[in-house]
This record gives sequence, C-alpha cells and structure tokens, in this order.
Amino acid sequence: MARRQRPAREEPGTGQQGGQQGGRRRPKAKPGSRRGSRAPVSAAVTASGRKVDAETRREAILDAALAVFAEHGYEAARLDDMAARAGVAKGTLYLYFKDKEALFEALVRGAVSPIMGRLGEAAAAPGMTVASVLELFFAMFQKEVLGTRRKLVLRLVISEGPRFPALAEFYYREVVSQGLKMMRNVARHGVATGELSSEALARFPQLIVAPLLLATIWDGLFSKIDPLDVPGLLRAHRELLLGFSARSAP
Amino acid sequence: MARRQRPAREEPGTGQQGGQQGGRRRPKAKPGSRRGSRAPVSAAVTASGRKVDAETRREAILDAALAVFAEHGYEAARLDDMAARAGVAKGTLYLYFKDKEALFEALVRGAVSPIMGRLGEAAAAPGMTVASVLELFFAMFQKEVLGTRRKLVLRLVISEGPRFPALAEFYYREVVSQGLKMMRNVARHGVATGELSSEALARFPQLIVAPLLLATIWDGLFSKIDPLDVPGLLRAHRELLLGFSARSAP
DNA sequence: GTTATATGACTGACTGGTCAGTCAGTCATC
DNA sequence: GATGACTGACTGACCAGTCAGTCATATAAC
Repeated sequence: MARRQRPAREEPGTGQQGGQQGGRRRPKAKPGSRRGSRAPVSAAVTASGRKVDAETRREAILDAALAVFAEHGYEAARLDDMAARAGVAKGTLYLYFKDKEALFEALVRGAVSPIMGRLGEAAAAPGMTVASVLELFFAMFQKEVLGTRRKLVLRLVISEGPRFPALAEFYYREVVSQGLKMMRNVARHGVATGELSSEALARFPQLIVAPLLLATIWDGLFSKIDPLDVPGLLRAHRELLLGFSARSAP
Repeated sequence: MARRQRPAREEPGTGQQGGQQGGRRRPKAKPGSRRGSRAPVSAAVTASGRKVDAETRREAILDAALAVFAEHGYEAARLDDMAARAGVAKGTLYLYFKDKEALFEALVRGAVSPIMGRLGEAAAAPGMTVASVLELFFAMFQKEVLGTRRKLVLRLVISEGPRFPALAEFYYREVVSQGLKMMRNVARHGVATGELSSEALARFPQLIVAPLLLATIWDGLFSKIDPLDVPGLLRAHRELLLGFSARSAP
C-alpha cells in the first residue's frame, strides 16, 4: 500500500553538529532527556550566560524554516524538519511562533522590510537619470534577491500567496505598491526630461519589473535545463525600455 | 488541540446534481451501495449503451481535479474533493489514473498541447510583421489562457514545478522552448526587415512573454486588491517592443 | 566554596484528526 | 450467468500541536 510517500527528505539532525555538553543519559528517561540527540545552535555562551540568546535562536529557526518551506511548499513542509535543521526540538518552535502559519508569515515579513528602504533612497536621489535608476535597480535585484535566499521568499509569495490573502495583501502593500510608485515616478521624470519617448512605463511600471519576475521563476523551474543569462537579459531589457542602445555602465 | 485545520472547503457533492436513477437503498448495505449519494456526470446514455463513456468521465475528473488543485495546491488538494466534484467515488479516480501525481501530470499535459499548434501556424504565416504577430500572440494569450482555466494550469506549473522536475522539463520542452523559438524567429525577421531596431528581442525572446507571466501572477495574487488592465498593459508593452507608437488595432 | 532551591528554556513521546490508496462488494449491462 | 465499472468503508502512515518532564543556570543560604 503505497502511502503518502513524500519526495526526498534530508535526514534529520543535519544542523550544525557540535558541542554536546555531555548531559548524562539515563537508560530510559521517560520524556524529555535534555540535549537528547541534537546539537545546540552554537557553543558560544552569550553575555547573559545563556547558551544561545533568543534572537539568535529565532533567526536559526527562521533560517531553517525558509529552507524547508522553499523546498516543499507550505503545506508539505514539516515542522519536524525545521526543528531538526535549526537544531532544536519541535516544541521549541512553539516557544517562538504561535503556529506554522505565524512562522511562515514572520519569514516573509522579515525578508521584505530591509530591502524597500534602500531602494527608496536610490530612486529619490536628485539628478538621477532613468538609465541610472534602472541600472541600480536591476543590479540591486540581482544582488539582493536573486543572489540570496530572498528569491526563495519571493517564490513562496508567488506560489502560496493565492492561499494566503493576508500575505498577498501585506506583500502588495509593503513591496509591490511602493515599488511601482517609485518606478512610476522615475518614468514620469524620464518623460518630462525627454529621456523616455513614450508614456508606456509611466502608465504601466509593471513592465519594468516583469523580466525580474520572469528571471526569478525561470531560476526555480528551468535553471538546470537551460540557465538564463540574467545580466544579459536585463541589459537587453534596459535597451528596449530606453528605446535602443543604452549600453551604459556605472 | 487545534489540528491540521484546513482553509475553507467546498461542501462535498457540489458537482452537477441530478438524475439519481433511484437504485433501491437497503437500510445498511455493508460496502458499496451503488449510486449511494452521488449524481452521475450526465444522464445521457451514450451510443454504446454505457451511462457515461470513459472519455467523458475522464474529462469530468480532470476538470474537477483542476479546480481542486488550483484552489489548494498540489499537496493540500484532497482526492475526496475531486471525486465529489466529479460526481464519482474516490475509488473511481484510481480506475482512470494511477495516483494523485499521475492525475496532476495528466492535467497539465492535457491543457498544454492544443494551444501550441495554433500559435505555430500563426507565427509562420508569410508576410507577417512583428507587430501583427505580437498582436495575435497577445490576443491569443488573453483569450486562451487568461480567459480560461488554463491560467490555473500555468499557475500550478509555476507553483509546483520546482517540486516536479519531470513536469518542469515537460513544460519547458512542450511550451517554453517552442514558444521562445517562435518568438526568436519573429524577432530575427523583424531585425532583418528593419521593423525592429535592436537585437535585444532576438537574443532574449523571454522579454516578449515576461509581461504575460506578470499578468498571470498578478491575476492570482492581487486582482482583488488592485485589478490589472491587461489589454492596456499589453498595448504599452507592444509600444515599447516596437520602439514607440505602435497603436495598431486588428 | 559548597549545597539547596527556583526558574524557565527546552525536549520529544504522544494525541487525534487527516487523507492517499485499497478492495470486497454491488449492480447495470451484455 | 458473466463482466467490469463503480462504490465507499477501511487501513495505516502521517504530522501539527501539546504538555509533563528535564536540566543548565541563576540565586540564595550557609
């Protein structure tokens, strides 16, 4: 009877193995034998004397959770896996997050916030041309999203968003609408200065980011079959947006 | 003890209710009391005399499966739901498909094939300009994908593809690589005739389809918050691709 | 310095609801 | 009477969430 056989799983306990501080084991302790089979996140002792401070542990859990959610999707992600990866017991997850959903949302929220601010400054700098903003924006996306595990978060939002309306709304509010507003302002500026010959981008700033989305999805689906030359793609994209030959380098 | 509480479910038996052909019910038939609580897909009797022919039933199952997979994602989709929607018992699903995964793959394969052929003819017609091919291609995508449940299939591929390498490869082979090849040929043609002033599209035909992808994802995530004017988006996109003012109408 | 007690972070076996897949049984049709 | 499409109760793996129990550390008392 073939049963809910899941795709390949990592073996448990793949976290950082290490300084098991030899708590004596009794032959058959009923429940909870401390440090039973798991390594602490770090052997370093914090200033307060605790083995690992709460923030570090929280990060470790979020880190592990991202890996597992990204690999299996929300529903198929097992909390046991996350716990094992984070080097804690499952119960510990519940000391830090109310439930699976809260953990998932915390993950997305945490990955999003730090980026948007920096983008804002860049786009608002005076004397910026459209070409230079696009250059900067695309470089930033490659470095901070495609080049990091944040791309996994973006993919999770795309995949799981339809089933988490609250998440989609949060993402729209914090990322999409803000990003589009910036891009729209840049485009309007470009039209005003004559750098852009069409109002298309001012009306649909989505056209600026569409290839970034494509690159993210391609990376997840086809990169093994046919890797995408993302820098080349984005250069070509800038070329089209700016209406031919815009081969500027910073 | 809060347990795997799933998101809102449709009540079972939402399929086409109808002609229960009054098979007599015994008070407590042990197993399988035929036509227990479910409506047949159709009351029409086929030429061969069977209540419903195999192909029709297969379609009904695929139809129901698409709805359930699309709503809940692969893992969270319940075969019981699909069966209820299709108006059959769960066991019947296994007469038509080996298992959940085979059903999922059949779904995607079935939705994909009919489209590609037509696109091919359109792009190969002699005397076609880039502008007219794009016009046609975008219209076709709006009508045949965004306008139908095929968009759900596309979204499923995007969402579940990373966990189904075989599916991603199939989709790449049958759709992506073929579509890009066509687009690349069209772009090369455009460069040769002078209709396109840049080789960007010939190098990265992905740039042509990126906004279609964006539209599909937007529709799934944000359409309730901020609906996207897809025809406008694609008009603006054509404008940019063709290097300004391309406001043609068919 | 040593021992006793308190604290709370952490553990992991366990519970109970869930659901993919099975198969003995039913019945319309041949 | 035989065939085979169809049924649906059932099995057993599965896993989110719980909580009684453990122990490192801190603090107090001697």
